[in-house]
Amino acid sequence: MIKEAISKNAILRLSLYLTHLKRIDREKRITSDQFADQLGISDVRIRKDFSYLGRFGIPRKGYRVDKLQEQISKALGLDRVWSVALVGMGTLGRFVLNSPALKKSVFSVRVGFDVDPKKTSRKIDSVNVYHLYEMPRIIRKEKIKIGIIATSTEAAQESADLLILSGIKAILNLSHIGVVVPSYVKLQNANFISQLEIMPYHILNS
Amino acid sequence: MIKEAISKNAILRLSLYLTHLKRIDREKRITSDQFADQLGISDVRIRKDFSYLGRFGIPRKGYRVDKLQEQISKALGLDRVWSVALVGMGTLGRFVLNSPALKKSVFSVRVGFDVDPKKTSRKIDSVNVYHLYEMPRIIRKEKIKIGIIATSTEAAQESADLLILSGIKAILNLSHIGVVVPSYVKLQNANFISQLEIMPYHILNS
DNA sequence: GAGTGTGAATGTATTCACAGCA
DNA sequence: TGCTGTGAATACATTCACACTC
Repeated sequence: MIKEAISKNAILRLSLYLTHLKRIDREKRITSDQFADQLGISDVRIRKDFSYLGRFGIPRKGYRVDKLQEQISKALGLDRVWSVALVGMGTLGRFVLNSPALKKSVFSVRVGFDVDPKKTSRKIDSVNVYHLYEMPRIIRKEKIKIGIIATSTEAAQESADLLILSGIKAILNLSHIGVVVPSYVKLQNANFISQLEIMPYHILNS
Repeated sequence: MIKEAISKNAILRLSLYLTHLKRIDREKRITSDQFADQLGISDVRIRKDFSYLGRFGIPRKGYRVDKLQEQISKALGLDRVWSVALVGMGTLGRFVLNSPALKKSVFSVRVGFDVDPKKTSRKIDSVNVYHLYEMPRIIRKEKIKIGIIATSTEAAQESADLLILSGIKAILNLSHIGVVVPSYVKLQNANFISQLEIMPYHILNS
């Protein structure tokens, strides 16, 4: 079982699989064909994605759900808790903080940051909130590796720069602007309007 | 100037370019190299993306910002207003509705849907909200082509099915679950937790 | 000469076709 | 025999190298 690098896109799909698997009885088995139907993805692609994790499918029977969950979690590093720093405690930040799906996830918002003195040096929704300039000190102390930017577009790049200065390794940018980061930092732009903006093209050219 | 199909990934980048261009003086010119620096993307890729839209760069001078905006908007169909249907008027739906970036965009939430009788048959944040079962009638009447799912995970698939039944062509799914749609419908999953879930892998394998 | 624009080469992801196993 | 697992083939995306133009 030689360890092959997992295809970049496969990572995202594996996390989707994991979410879906959690909604299936752990005791069950599932074939790649059934799984494909449930997710609207081709069965070959699913088998290939699973094969990155090893061989544990059984011909004519399929895969054990519990085994899949375990292997995917392990491969993606989702078998532990990850501390997260949240920058921007306005509407968006509060929304993220209180999102039920986040609370159920392996990600735990350990600390928040804002520039507004009214929001700093106190707890918001049970999270300690500090001023931006305290970021390097606190993030290093807490050894946090993941940051979420939930600021206005104006503050997004500065927040990213500070996060990177603080030793953050991955940034989820929810603001409606592209931020620039050095190549050793993983950046994911997740603004929903960008995703909306590709729709008209597909509608007009389908 | 033969019309070549725009590369799939290029669509998303073009929308990013457009957002960025709106923050630059319309009167200015910009070279692919400057643009590349500002966005953290290679200059060749940018020129190639622009070339899908025609040839309007000037050697030694670069591209006119206003011309770029115009051409990209036109190519992506973002030179007009698009009506959108919003399903789910809970915290997430309200957040989407009141997002400043959405209000500034070409997308206009024309109508909302929910199952909760307390939320239906009235206006919420100046949008008329109806019960789910009225969806086909209203969406067809309003000729809406784009739907946003902002429901709980439980209601997501049913919402998608109803949207499709109503003749919707593109769905932005903000719920934390994959929904399945026929191939003639463009689906975009935009849940931020899925995007967070790929981070640990990149951190552990960098 | 400093930029654009693009065919060719490379790299990456997906699908095909089928060998192998329970 | 119905499923998994995977090398080979194909499709798609990015980068390279350079011709071209202002």
